[in-house]
Amino acid sequence: MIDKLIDLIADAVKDYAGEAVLPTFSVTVPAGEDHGDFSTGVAFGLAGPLKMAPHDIASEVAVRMRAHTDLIDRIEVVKPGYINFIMGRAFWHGSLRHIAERQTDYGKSDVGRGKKVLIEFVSANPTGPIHVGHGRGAVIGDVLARVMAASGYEVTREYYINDAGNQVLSLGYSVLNEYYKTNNIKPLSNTGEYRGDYVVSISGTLASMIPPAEINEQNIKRITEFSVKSVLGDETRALPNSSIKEALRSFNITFDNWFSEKKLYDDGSVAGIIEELNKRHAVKQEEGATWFLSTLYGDEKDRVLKKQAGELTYFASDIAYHVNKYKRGYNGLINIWGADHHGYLPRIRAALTALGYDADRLIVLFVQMVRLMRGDRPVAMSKRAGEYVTLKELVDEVGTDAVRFFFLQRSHESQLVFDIDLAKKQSQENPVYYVQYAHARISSIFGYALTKGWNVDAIEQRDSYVFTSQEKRLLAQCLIYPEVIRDIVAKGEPHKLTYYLVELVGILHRYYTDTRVVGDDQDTGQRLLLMNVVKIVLKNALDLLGISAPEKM
RNA sequence: GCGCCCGUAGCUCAGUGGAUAGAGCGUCGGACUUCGAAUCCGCAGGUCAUGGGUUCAAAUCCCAUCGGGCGCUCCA
Repeated sequence: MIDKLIDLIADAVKDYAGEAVLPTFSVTVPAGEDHGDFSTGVAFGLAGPLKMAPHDIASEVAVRMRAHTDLIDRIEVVKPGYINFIMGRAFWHGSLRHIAERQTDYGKSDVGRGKKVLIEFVSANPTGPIHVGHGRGAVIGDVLARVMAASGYEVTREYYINDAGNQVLSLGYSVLNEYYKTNNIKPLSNTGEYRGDYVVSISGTLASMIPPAEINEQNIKRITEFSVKSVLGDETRALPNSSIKEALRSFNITFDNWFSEKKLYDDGSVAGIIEELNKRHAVKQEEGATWFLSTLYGDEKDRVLKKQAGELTYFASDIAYHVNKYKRGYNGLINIWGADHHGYLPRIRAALTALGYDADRLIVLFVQMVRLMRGDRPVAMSKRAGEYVTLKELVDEVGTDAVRFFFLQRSHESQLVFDIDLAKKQSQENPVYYVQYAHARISSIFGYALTKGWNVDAIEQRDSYVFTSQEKRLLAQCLIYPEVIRDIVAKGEPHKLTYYLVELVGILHRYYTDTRVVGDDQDTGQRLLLMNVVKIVLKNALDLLGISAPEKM
């Protein structure tokens, strides 16, 4: 319905100034009540090209709209150059009908037009349980995936497993040494760098997988593989409750694809990439190592692909991984990375460009750090020392819905302080309950209404009903929901959805305290229909956030 | 030193060219014999880090400075 208003404005602008100067503009719900039901600032965008005062332009546009306005009661041009709209009854009733008819589809669109998009996120090294910082990236990637899927994109969610190289090998040694220690065997010189309960758990189940006689350094590869599987959750005996997959599952996050780095070595992809770069004269040999000339493509310095010692770098396999993504035919690639990987992007872009791929199709969202506190005490985070708060622990303490909501209230590019004590204390008053309560409350109203003979599904909408200003405000907020979704997709900022919900729910709760919904009058039915529409929006939005919409709480 | 992000209410954070700068938590004070008080209403709290500039209009854009975080590995 808002689209109609936008079209009307656009037509008037074209009529007045021509299509060429039509700026991108939006329609907003203004803060004050005396600024109309909806408002637009198109005139500001036209002021530059037309070299006129915004207010004069707004007047001209408004005049051209007054001709065809069966949906609009009044148009006002105000102060610096706003055009405010006071909508008519037909508009409100049409809107109500529109949302009610679309139901679970309300807010969905096809702006993606079936474009294939790959979202890679979390991708934490399988060397230990995932922690709180990963959780933040996980929710951001997950919600972005949900929102884009609802907007007509064909989304694949992928987790890249770094199961090759020194890090996982070090895990293997850590487990082996733990095994030696508990069985009083003389330890090796390579003790591995990971400590923690999970290392003990894995070593405890090692003998059930590998015959004790074969548990030694000669079989470090097998031990490593077993350890990685345990950490990931593919081998459930060792860490049934704290594996990466279990932590993500309990955090309501799923993946379509778990992509193995090791596979890229095994099938020759990594070697092939170096060969291909070599063919394109983007490689040099120096000091016994093989370098990619990334400075030719805008990076600060050249990067090593193959070390002096002969082993390939993580960078080399990462190029292969990204090339693999392109080859799988995705139009859009989105990576959610920790902000500490910021300096890594130029070299990946350089490599993709050198290999003839369009690096602009790769978008990276950098998620800033999470600093953990317990009250005023910072919590030390050291994965290697086994000293950290895992995502699973946090979710068990605070709850999936609350943690997800909390992470989604912050912009991904702001660092945030997560006070565990506060989060636990707040779990009673967490904003997420504010939102969920609204949903439960409407359900409860419906239950009560039913005892009074009002069945929401059987009520007929009466177009003669005149909405109160609060009711119009409520409807207006429901009507901008699709705009919010569109905005999130365009800017990659899923946190806007929680803010939207808090605002919507605030209007609802205020309305509820001021207005008796289920009364003795015939208008009861019309109010119930409005509640139904709010409930639809709440449900749809909470679904996109991966947060439950309870009927009771 | 260079690059990226940040600096907004006591705390945690929204707002990133436009109408009186917002929310949650925290303080204090009010509202349930009637649809859910996990709610609502009110009070208090701001030189939007600082200084300059651009603009009809700046928390928002540009420059400088100060402060904080991260990165600048033949680590991943």
